[in-house]
Amino acid sequence: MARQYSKGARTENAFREAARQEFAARGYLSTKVEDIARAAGRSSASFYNYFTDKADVLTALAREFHEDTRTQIAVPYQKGRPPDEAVRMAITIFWETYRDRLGALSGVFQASMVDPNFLRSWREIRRSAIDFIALGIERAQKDGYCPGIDPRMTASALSSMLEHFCYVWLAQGGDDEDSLLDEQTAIDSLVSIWYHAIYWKPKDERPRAGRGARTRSS
Amino acid sequence: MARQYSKGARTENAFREAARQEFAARGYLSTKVEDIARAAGRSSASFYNYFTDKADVLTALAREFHEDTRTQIAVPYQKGRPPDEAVRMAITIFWETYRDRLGALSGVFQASMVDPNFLRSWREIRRSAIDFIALGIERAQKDGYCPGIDPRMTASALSSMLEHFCYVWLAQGGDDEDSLLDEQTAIDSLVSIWYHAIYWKPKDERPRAGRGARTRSS
Amino acid sequence: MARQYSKGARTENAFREAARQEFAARGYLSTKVEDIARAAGRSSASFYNYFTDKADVLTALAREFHEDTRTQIAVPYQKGRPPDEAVRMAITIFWETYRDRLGALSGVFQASMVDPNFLRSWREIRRSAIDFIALGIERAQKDGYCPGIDPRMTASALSSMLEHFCYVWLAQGGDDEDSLLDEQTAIDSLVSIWYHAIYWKPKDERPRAGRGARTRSS
Amino acid sequence: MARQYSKGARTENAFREAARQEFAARGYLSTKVEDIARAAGRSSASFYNYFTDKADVLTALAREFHEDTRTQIAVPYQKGRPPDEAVRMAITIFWETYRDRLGALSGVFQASMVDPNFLRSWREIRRSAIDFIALGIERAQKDGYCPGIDPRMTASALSSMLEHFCYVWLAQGGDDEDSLLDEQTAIDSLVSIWYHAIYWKPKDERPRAGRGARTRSS
DNA sequence: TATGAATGAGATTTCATTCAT
DNA sequence: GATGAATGAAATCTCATTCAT
Repeated sequence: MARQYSKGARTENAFREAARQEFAARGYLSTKVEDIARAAGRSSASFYNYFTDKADVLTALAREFHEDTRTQIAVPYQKGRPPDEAVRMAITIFWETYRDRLGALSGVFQASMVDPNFLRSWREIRRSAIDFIALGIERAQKDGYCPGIDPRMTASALSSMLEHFCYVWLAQGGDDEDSLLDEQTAIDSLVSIWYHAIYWKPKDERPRAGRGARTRSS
Repeated sequence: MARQYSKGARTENAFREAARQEFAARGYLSTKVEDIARAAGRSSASFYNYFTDKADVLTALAREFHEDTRTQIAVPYQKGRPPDEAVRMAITIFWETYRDRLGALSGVFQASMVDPNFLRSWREIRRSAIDFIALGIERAQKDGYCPGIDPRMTASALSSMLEHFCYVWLAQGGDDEDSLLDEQTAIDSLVSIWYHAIYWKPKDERPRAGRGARTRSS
Repeated sequence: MARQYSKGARTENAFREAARQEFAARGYLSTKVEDIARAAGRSSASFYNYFTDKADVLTALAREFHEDTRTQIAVPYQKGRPPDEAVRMAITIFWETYRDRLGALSGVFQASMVDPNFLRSWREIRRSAIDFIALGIERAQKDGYCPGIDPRMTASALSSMLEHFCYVWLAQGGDDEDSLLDEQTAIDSLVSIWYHAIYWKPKDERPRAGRGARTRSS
Repeated sequence: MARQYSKGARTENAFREAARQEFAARGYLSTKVEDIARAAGRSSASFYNYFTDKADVLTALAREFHEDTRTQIAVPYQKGRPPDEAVRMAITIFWETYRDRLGALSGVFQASMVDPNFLRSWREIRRSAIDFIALGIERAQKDGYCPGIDPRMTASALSSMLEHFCYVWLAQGGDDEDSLLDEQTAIDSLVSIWYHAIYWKPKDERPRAGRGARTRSS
């Protein structure tokens, strides 16, 4: 296997892999090019033969992420699956993706705080998630569920939940210094929220969600 | 107003205010002490007469935030308010707090990515939010709502949603480069999700939240 | 007593005293103007009403030292005292002076390492000590003691011993982290060296001090 | 010569050498990292590739000094040399060492005034000198010389003389602005003092060294 | 006089990035 | 391609000193 790649390709790969690891372990912002090089067992000068920047590897990881994910995400709703199962599948996929791509995702997220280019990049990533979620909501609405809610905004909120919950538990180590992660409970909680947030039908009057009074102050 | 404070107190305030603004505008990580000083119309040397660090102002802002918020947060659930109203109030308060304290909150959040001290600090802030949410869930469960869900995990997820949604829309400028913020819709969406995520009762079998299969891979 | 001095004079005195203490305690180089001011219970701005510099107070202390000492030092050899007693007296005086004037002396010494002006000042202080010692040697030589040695060079060496031994034990806390100072033994040792270094008469040939071969290398 | 060392090793050496020179010329305290770099013909950023600190180069110089000296110092007293010759040899060695290692020695000395770590370091250097001197005194005492004196205290005093005399003449440029150094006379003077301070035998009563009256005040 | 406050001028240090081999 | 080595450019922080009140 290693034989069919050129020396250069293997080195590039080593850097990519090292970046993934380092970004996941210490976060993109705290990772120095030097750290990546050390983890790759290469010199940091060599790094610049393959990438222009720390930002550049991250971009590569993000692209990689994109390509790998685009296909998966479509799956859940495809076949006439019952909605709760679909939700569970979608969330599980997301969770696992985040976990497996921790370096890329939390990296892009962190980078977006400092570098406007990555804000754009980050938004792209989000957008595909949001689009997907919004689509699900619109379908549900056609079936009479959750009438009146704004699909995109709701999708944005659910996406925020997903992303951040994953970030907190997978990248930041949880709510507490010593909190242990029970993946099953975590996913169950997300699923429950998500499912009930969408698959409800109005009984009579309430809830009046969507008719809030003006916010208090400017 | 200005007259009853000493010159020093006013300067400290100017720095604090400037920090708030700068943190909110360009983010904590991108803000240099020099930037704060310039925004405060003072020299950066002067800054160090009042704070030891960029981290130090942020800590001050965070403390300020804490003190101001602790009281407000208790309000919504106090009087026998109908749950949907309580939810709306709570979220509105959170939203407005985040908006008004953008510098402090997004600052602490960003700092937590790079500085372990702030990770602790950030968790504290989160914890009080989560505690509060979890309490609401437990109360609801006593009334027969949302049986079987894990209150803390669910609270953690809802809190993630709140925080991150606020961060995205208030600090990051929304989902899109040109997305305009409709605060009312934003809050409505949050309220709807939140409300339905908690105030549901099982009809028959489904949904089977809490009984998920094992996740696919390690 | 305090009444006959003007407010200003008392303040100046407070600074002077504070400087003495601080210089003695933490060394001239490590003392900040701020430290002096704090010790004097005054503001550091006020300091500059009385002195132009940290160097300036030190100069004042040095002058003070000079004036106070000039008289004392002449005493020992005045009356036809036996030499060993005279030596003991001289050394005791020096030791006590150093101890009591620690701030000024170690201060000037330290300052001389960084500021050429103080090198001059320090040399002046040394010179009077050396002159005095050299004089004693010349007298001894007239009485047939220690023929052939260079009085000024020898005086320079003895003065070095005195100064540095005092510095080590009084300012630096001794040879060891936990060395306790036995003042009597300290003085006895100095006296013995000094006395025997000068009050010897050649028996036959040896010692051939003063006729050393060339030093080994350049 | 230059060829058998790697570029890095040569650079490190250049810095070391430059530091030695600068410390010797302007004193450790007045030397900036920038100065060392300039003297080494390198950038100051480069300096930090080899040393963590200005203190770090000094430590390196001190270690170098230690290693080189430990061997030499034992020589003088080895073979049944007459004491005056041994004394002359020992002092000559010390003098030459100080002269050749001026940067390291005066550097550590100056640093010890400001940095507690170097005080420790300095004391170590002193200790080996003092140990060595004290040993000589004890031997002399076994031969009936200088009974009653405290070997370590006397050694401490003689060491002070040596160090400080060397410092004054080699680092500080002598007693006077324009004093010319006659190395031979300098060494002769030290030798004479040292020799007579130790190699004396009591005739009758006097001198009463070691029986001094209490010092005057606390 | 006294002082709270402000600041200019530096020194240290870090790191991404380049370059010669 | 690879890398040891070098560095420009920045940011942080400290302190002596000044100034307005």
